[in-house]
Amino acid sequence: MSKKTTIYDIAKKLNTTAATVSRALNNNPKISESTCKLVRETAAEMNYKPNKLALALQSGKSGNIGVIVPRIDSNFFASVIRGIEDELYPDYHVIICQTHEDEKREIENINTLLNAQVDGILMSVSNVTSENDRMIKRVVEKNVPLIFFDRKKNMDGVSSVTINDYDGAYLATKHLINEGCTRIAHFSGDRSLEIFENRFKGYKQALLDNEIEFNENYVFQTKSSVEAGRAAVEKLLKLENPPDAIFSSSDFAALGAIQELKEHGIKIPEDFCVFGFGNEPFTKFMELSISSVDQSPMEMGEMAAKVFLEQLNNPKNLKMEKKVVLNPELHIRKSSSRHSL
Amino acid sequence: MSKKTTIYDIAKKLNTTAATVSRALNNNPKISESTCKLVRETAAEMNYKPNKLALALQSGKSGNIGVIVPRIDSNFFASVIRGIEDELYPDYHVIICQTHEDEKREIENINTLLNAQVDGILMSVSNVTSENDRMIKRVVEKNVPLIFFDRKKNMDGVSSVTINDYDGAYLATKHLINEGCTRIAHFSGDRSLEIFENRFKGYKQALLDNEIEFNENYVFQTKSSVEAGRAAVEKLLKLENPPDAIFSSSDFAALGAIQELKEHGIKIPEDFCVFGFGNEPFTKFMELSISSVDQSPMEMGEMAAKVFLEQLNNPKNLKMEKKVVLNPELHIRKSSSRHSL
DNA sequence: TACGTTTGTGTAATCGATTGCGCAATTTAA
DNA sequence: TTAAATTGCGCAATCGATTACACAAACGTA
Repeated sequence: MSKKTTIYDIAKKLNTTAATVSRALNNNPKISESTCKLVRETAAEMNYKPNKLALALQSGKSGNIGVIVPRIDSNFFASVIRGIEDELYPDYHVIICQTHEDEKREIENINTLLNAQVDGILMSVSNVTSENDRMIKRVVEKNVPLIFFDRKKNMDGVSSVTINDYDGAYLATKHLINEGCTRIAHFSGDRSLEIFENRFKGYKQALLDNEIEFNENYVFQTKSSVEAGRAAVEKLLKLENPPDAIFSSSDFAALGAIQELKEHGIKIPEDFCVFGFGNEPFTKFMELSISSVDQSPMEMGEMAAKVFLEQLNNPKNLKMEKKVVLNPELHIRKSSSRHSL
Repeated sequence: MSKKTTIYDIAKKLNTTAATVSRALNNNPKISESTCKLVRETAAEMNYKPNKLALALQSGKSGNIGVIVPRIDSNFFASVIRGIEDELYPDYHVIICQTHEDEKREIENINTLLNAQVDGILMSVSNVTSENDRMIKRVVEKNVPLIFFDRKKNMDGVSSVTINDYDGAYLATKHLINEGCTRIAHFSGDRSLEIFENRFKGYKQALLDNEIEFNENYVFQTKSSVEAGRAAVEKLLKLENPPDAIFSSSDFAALGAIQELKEHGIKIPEDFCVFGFGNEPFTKFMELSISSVDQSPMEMGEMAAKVFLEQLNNPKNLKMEKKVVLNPELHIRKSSSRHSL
């Protein structure tokens, strides 16, 4: 069992001091070339690896950044994290925390990450309670770089990377209109979160811009699940004047909708068009592939990481606030293609 | 900007020393109750949080564990990681590393994690080169707990958590036989990796046990992709005596196979049955849902984490080697159900 | 009164690195 | 030959915690 080599071990072997070894290894110009070389060789021989913990304690930089997401086993967040990791490797390590959409857990996570002395926090917000707000503000006060991605919060001095949910929704709705749909329903998700509110607004505006009346009965705040989609469709079909299309803020709800519509014998896309959001892998795998708005998660992760790096190089007294908005991309598939593909 | 409070700050305020503060906070019985209480109150007032880096350096335990996976944006690995994180929270933090199936990156990752002084490494092996083997052995020599999950390697003193790939394959193949299939092909993946070799063996044995001749021409080492599945089917259909079923080691290849078969006008499951492996979310979403072997990724992650914890409590001189094998579970769906569901 | 215990705190070393300051030895300039 | 400047390296503090050891005060006991 090989004990770890430290600079002291090297110093002892060379009859010198740790200071010299440290300087030699760091290419300090005050050290003669001969000693420098000797130290480096001995270090290699003894298989010396610097102890990052010691370095971290000394410098105050841990080399870790924390990423807080609702959960990791969703294609979207996993891809974002991949983007972050790819961008930061090998300078920073990514520490993952999941909130499971639980406000307490979100607070705990922030706390633990701060204690662990992370050099920055990248998070997708789950909760909008004031307690969480306070906690998040503490991060900013401590001058720990904080960046929101996807689910952001409007907060002074905090940068964010999001996609243009409004545009995505607008374009998707517009597409449905172009396909000849006139009674377009919307599954909106929890609109207290900005992203869902923005999608709703984009949807609504697209209707208005095309002289289609907005109908409140067509809007449901569904959860992002197959079951929620099915349940909402059931209600929609009972309306006096049922819709002929759905723009869903969730691919899962869109899938549920399609399943339910089929069971009612409704033909897609001939009689009914469906558009999802998120571009989950399954949407393109279905025989009846589902149209969806892509959120470029990898790119989002990369951008978030880049913004973090920028923020690091920023003078501390200077508050930097950068809002990056990525363009969504429509993936038009069978579920909404009445014409040709 | 609130500077961080240290035990020295607390000591100064109370006109005592850091040692006393430290002891008081750690409930050391040698400290009088009055001082203890006073210290705790002051600590709370000053919003003291212990610096984990200092603790880590002192104790030699970082409180981080490294997880190395081929990639994180796959449902399987993301779910495993979720299991790990859930099990270890909040005692340990998970640091993610991706190899992208690249051997150099795998070596780098191990190195970085060791330098970062992680308290353990949980990995799913990508590569079988001797260079990687050597690196992995170094981890064991350093007495850093190492646990393989899913893709393991046979190595002395290393524990592992896997599923019984052999059984999974055997049962899936058996099921196809029960459905009346007699010419069963196999997409095997890279058989230099244990998991794929074991699946192949299970497949083969099931054939033999049921008096079906094993046909080498029916076996393809496909990649785990839709395209690979399609390509393999194309070749299979050109055979003199084409198969009437496929057991695929990859859900993605199975999906590709189904797509290709359909384009050839072959009816599933009537004329041809397909069984996948991995139980990716999309398999159950398809209209023609795909039968698949579930690998219980969450459970696998949890188990791996548990084994890690056990290993920690193990006396260092005692080599512990635990091999946990989870039972796979068949999810039988339309793609292989000729009878009823 | 004197001595041994117990109790509660302080001193200082330690974990493994970095770095300002000081001091020899050497080189350069006068 | 002597003073000044440069070069190369060692000493010791620092980052923020823990902990073995020492030691004084308070106590009990003979």
